[in-house]
Amino acid sequence: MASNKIPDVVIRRMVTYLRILREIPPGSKEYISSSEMGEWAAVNSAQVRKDLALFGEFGKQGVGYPVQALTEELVRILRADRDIPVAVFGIGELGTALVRYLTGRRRSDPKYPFVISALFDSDPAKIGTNVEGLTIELLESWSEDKNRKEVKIALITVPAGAAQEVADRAYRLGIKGFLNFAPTKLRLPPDARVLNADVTHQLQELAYYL
Amino acid sequence: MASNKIPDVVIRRMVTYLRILREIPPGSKEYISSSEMGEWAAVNSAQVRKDLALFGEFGKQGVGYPVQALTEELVRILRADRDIPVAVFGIGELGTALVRYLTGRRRSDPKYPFVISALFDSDPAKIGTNVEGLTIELLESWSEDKNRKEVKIALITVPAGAAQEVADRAYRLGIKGFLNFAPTKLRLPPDARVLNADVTHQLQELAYYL
DNA sequence: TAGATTGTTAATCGATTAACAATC
DNA sequence: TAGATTGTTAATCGATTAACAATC
Repeated sequence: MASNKIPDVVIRRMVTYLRILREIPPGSKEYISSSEMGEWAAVNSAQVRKDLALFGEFGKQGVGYPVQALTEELVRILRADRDIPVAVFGIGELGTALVRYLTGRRRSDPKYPFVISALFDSDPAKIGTNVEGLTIELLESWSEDKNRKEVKIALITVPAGAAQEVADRAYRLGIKGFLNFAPTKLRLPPDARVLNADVTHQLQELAYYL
Repeated sequence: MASNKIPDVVIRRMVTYLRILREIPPGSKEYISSSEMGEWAAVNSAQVRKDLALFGEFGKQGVGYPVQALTEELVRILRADRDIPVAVFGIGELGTALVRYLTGRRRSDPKYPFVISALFDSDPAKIGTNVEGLTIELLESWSEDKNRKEVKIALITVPAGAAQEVADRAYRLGIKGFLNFAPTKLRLPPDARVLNADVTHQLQELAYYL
């Protein structure tokens, strides 16, 4: 089991496998083969088997993987079975939209694990106002005592110039997972996990292929 | 030059190199070494040299890479020197935010290459209304004659269930680059380029490491 | 049993890093 | 020139794919 050092790329595919399993109409099929999963995920069937085998033996020879049981395993492995509090830093256009989108997802599906639990901004005009029932706070006012160490993931939606400072601060308060929408490479200690979601960067990648 | 088959991962790094070069205060330094660029991009210096060498010989031994000239080369290679029209499919919470964000970027920096040029939705109540001066249209009303083949990139911000159909339609109208925010794997012909930007997927990846 | 598919080992492929001659 | 850094080849590393015995 998860004997450490699972490559990042495997985790990314595991999330895809879980999504695929969840798209199967309940009760429609008891087993799914590695080749069928591979087809949906656009990866080789050996890849699927090897990825899953990193975490345990979930399949049955000659039959495939039990949909229900495998789904539960992946949910457990990927921590999709518990609420995960998320703080949003920078409540501008994009930050607001993400808050609305994520609270909406959660509202329509109580099993959706990500819960927006705090909003931060540096604009005095915004402090104290509400988005989706959450009050926007000044980052500086966030202290460890206020039972906030439970926040696990930061959405960084501040301007590029402020991103590093905000991330440093969030890290010091115990956050280890960062989804960074700002066009900056965040420099954080090795136990922090940063995923880049900078739209301009992605558009520029696409532009190369035109 | 670009003798085809440059790995995707190299293009991603090239975009990062360009961002780094642009962050250098103009006139502050004439040359930059591969190790300095590597430090900022968090990659090995040999990697930087090898990546750049795929496109030409831009450096000077013993000195480094000329900041100004290299910037211009990367701008050219990555097509950041021309306007690139983008259409947004699905003008909900997230779609609206992206339209506002991108038009704002463009307004404050006329050299920002991405121009939102069309908005589509399927909700009759939205058709004809305006976002940032652009009128929301019904996807079905989009035909090739209307001088729209120029649109190069699609932002897919429709719900998961509609994403594939919308992408198929966009592809048939000539769009080859897709930035997909819907939680679905798009299946498109091999000459299409799809980048995934599904926030839930990314959050779930981060959750594994908690 | 016969057919199918897993789990895993071996082979291949590709990407990263080290090393160094060329040269500014 | 002496020192530094490129461009590139060779070595390493890691990830993907093929192949197949085990077995349901």
